[in-house]
Amino acid sequence: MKKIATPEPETTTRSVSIAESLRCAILAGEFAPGERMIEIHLCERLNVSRTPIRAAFQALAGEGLLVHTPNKGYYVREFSLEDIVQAYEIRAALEGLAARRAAQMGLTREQMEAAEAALLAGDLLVEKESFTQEDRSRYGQINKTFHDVIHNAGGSSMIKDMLRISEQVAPSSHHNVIAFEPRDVRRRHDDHHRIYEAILTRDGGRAEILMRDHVESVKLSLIRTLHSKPSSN
Amino acid sequence: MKKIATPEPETTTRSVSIAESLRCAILAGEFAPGERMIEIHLCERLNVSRTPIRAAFQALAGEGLLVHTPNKGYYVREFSLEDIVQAYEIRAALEGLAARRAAQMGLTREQMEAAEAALLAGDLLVEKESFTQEDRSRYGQINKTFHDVIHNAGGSSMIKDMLRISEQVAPSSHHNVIAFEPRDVRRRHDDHHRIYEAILTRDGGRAEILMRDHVESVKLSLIRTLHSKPSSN
DNA sequence: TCAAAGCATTTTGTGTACATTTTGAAAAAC
DNA sequence: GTTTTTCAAAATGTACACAAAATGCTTTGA
Repeated sequence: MKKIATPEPETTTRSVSIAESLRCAILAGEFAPGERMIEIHLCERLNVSRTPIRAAFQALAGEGLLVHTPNKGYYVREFSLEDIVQAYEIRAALEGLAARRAAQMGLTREQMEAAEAALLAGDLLVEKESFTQEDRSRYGQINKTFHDVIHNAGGSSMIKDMLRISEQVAPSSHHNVIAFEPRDVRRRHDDHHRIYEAILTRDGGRAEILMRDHVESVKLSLIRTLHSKPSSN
Repeated sequence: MKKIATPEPETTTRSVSIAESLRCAILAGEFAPGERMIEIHLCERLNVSRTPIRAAFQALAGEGLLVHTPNKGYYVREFSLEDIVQAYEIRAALEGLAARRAAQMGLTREQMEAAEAALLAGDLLVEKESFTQEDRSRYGQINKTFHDVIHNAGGSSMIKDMLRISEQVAPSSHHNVIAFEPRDVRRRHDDHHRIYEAILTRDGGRAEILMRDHVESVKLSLIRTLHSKPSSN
């Protein structure tokens, strides 16, 4: 066996790649919540038989993006406002757990570098008076990097799996109206600094509390936004 | 056809019922962790074609009981000790969340009755000097009832889904050596009383803390047991 | 006009054949 | 004797055909 330079054989199947693109399409909103996913339609669009389509549907149902009813088929999962609020509560609990574990176990050199780079990039972005759409998506990236470092440091694969599911709830919904005002973003970025500090000082309890409140605050601002303009549905 | 008495059409498919029995079989330990699940073997055993078997495998993979590797097949998921410990931590976080929500939202009449029946049944059981195997399984039932009431009162379907997954980790593992000594059971049962009290008085914070510690204590006793006799694999 | 029944269409569920990949062991090379 | 290569058997991936169920529309009846 030579295969030294290729840790991954890169062998994938149609089912897997179809599942990937369908996931992206659903998260991008190309299918409406509650919409029925009809196998044959996708067969024609993707030029494959029903078999890999079904496999992809089943995989996505396992991730919670589709729901299956026997003899009726697969539907894009609908999330109620209540579902989204609860997803944030779950995230708060799980991310808090991951932060505590990250503090207890410590970060590797690479993880520290990645987190600090994300913090620095955020510092620069946050100084701006107002945000363009690009700034917002850039902040989303920075935010994701920071949280990912903590998940990898403190999260088991199980925590990461569950976080992935609960993170998919909000984006896949049309209720997704997160506050991106400079004031909110600055506050959340400041949270990141404090959380990182708590992790560096190995203060697991503080890291957990800060992270929980950090995620809960997004939930609260979501609720506030919806109360002020409930007709945005 | 009148079908007045059947609110559910009861229409299921082979895939679904195969998934159910496979789930039970895996949880009962009829398949070894890490074992490869070969489609054709089950086809012969169950007298169906590969198609519904594959569907069942994919469903169970979504639940986390099997893992899939493209072009290689499905394997019974192996849980390391670390996984089990983390599953308890996740459960602690999620059950704590459910308890807090149950306290905040309150219980229905039926939920109160079910919880109080479970508490009373536990009171009677706990008085015994020593436990038979039957007592233990009975306590397991009582325990499940109590927790289920709280999940239903405070948990969204998402919390319940995630709890179901994290609850499957320990039973499906051969590391499952939970302490069932009378002393441990009495303490855990006393926890239930306090948790219920906190929920009745609508003290969400206290309910959460108590529930978290309640679940964490099982984790700790697991760790303690394994340290005292680490050769049990 | 409206409701119910019947029927054709559509869609999902299952079986099966074939293609592709993996696997494991025998054979060959060193 | 050990390692590598080769190759057949086995297992998974995919396509397709048919069966069973659901859906929607037309027709029928009051």
